Amino acid sequence: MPELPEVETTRRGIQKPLKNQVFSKIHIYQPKLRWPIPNDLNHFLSKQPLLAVKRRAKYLLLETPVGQLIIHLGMSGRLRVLPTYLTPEKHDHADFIFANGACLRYTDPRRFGAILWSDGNTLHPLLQKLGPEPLTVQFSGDSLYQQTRLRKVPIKTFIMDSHVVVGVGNIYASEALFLARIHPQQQSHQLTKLQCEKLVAAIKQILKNAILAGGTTLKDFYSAEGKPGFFSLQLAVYGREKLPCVHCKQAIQKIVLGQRSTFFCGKCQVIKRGAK
DNA sequence: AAATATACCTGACTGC
DNA sequence: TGCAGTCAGGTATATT
Repeated sequence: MPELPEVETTRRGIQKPLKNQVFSKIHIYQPKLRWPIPNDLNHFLSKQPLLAVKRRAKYLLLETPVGQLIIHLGMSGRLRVLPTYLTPEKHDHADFIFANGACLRYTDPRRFGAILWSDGNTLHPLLQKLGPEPLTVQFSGDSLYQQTRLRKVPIKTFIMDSHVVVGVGNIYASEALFLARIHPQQQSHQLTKLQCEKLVAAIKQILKNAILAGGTTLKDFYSAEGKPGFFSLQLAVYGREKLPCVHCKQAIQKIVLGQRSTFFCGKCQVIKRGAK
């Protein structure tokens, strides 16, 4: 399930072989993703060079001189670079063929992902209301502290809100809160300044380490080169219900917050009341 | 307005 | 063996 590290891993895997290659032909096999794939992509992309592959939040942005192709992997999406075209299989929904013969293939069993087009004139609506990138200085303990004052939701729900900070999905939210020793149910407005600073540092560290490991492969994530991610070996709490905490040995607990599985150590992560 | 729930989708798994 | 039921999860959108 691609979170920011998986998307970043994918970005790097695509950029390397495809940068400056020229789009030739687009094949759409199944347009029904989260939103329909535009049927006029050939018109926009044909003969255009791929200038760069960028990323904003979990959106991949394939830049051309006339606009950008926006790709989101949803929950089960995957992009691969094939040296040459091969017959598509089940769940292969789109192929982007390049002039050198390479094929960028989009596969997505659950079809929660998206492939959209944005001309160069305006920022696409999906990208307009996003919070800061987690690995930039714009995301700081100070800014998080200010934002948490305004709302009263469990802190885990809060950091997974893309208006607050982008790229923190369900796995890394639990991991970051464990690293910062903050209880996932602590109300956002009750976090202390110090807790906010620890949490921001933890989120940055978790994401950086996960990117270094090539992402987390729980089941179905593979990079554009076909390699799994190895961060699952470093997961301290996610998926470890009833297993001993790596820090204190107490059994890890699983609860549901915002309809999402949440893992934490009840001994290491204790709710604190913030000074008002 | 903010908080919470729902919808979208399929594969893997569980229990009868 | 098969089938119904449950779960997983990103995020826009609907509902409370």
